[in-house]
Amino acid sequence: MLNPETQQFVERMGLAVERLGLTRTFGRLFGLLLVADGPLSLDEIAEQLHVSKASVSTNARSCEELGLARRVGVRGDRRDYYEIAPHAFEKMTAKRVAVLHSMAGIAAEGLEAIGEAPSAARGRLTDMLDFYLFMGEQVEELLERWREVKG
Amino acid sequence: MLNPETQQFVERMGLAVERLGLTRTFGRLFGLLLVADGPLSLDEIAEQLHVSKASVSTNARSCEELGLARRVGVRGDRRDYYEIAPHAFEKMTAKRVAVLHSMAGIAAEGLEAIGEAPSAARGRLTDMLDFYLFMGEQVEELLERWREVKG
DNA sequence: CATATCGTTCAGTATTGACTAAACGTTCTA
DNA sequence: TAGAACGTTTAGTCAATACTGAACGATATG
Repeated sequence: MLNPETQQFVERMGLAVERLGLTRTFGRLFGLLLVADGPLSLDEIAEQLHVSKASVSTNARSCEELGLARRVGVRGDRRDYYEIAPHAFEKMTAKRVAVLHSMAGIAAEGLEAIGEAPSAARGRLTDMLDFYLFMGEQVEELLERWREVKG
Repeated sequence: MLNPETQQFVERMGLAVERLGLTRTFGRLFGLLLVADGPLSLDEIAEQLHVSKASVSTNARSCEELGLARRVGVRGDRRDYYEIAPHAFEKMTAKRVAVLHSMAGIAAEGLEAIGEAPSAARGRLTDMLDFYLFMGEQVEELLERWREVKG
């Protein structure tokens, strides 16, 4: 059983992750794993979050696929346990970097679409391309710097 | 009338922006303004996107409130015209930086919630705090560097 | 003053998508 | 071998919400 403050933390994670485009339950699950004493089974998670085991199963697996959590085994227990994966936060923001790259790609396609004649639209799209190329590169460098310090 | 490639660009923007948590129509509107020859009226936008003027009105205004577009006047015309605002992309990513800061705040609250005793949870939350503090600061610096170069 | 034109608002609709409960296949166990 | 314990899958439900059409207020126009 979690204390009220910790439950509030889980809830805040739910809202924050929801704002990133994922679901609230997904965020709560991630938050719960963050503050858990050890790996949690699906049933334990379902009980803590008051959601069905089916939902936990789905969310936990997609959490695993995103590299945010991982399945661990417990001796003499055939249940699945989940815990936060190493470098989970880096993985999380790596997904955002992918968005930056895709935006640059879209800008490039836009430039091809509008033709080569100088125009206001061309100016805006080149701005867009430059910006997202810059950001994509630089944020990746930030992640590398982080790994050097903490990895 | 837009050529098919440009329409596809608009559609891609719709999907990309949708993945950022906003709506597809919002993204299409933003994309349309990007490739437009000049400012567009609500009716022109509605016609191009095949959506109701009511929807355009709402989306255009929220686009304006986010600083991505702005209303402009045309002489001898009492309609509202919209165009991409200066530094729209920076504004767009500034919103994402705010998320980084809020994540750091949530981590800090989580650390208070779980108590001071050393634990795996404490280790994870301090990682989270450090990471998002680092990222928040650094990405803001990136934006400043961008402004210096391009602003 | 009557009419037309705009942008906005709001009730209603439709769609999307996450969650639930139940059934299922698989693997242990007594 | 029957039954229990798991995780997964799926049909169905439900809530959230973006969009539409119509009505409205405000402003211009003749």
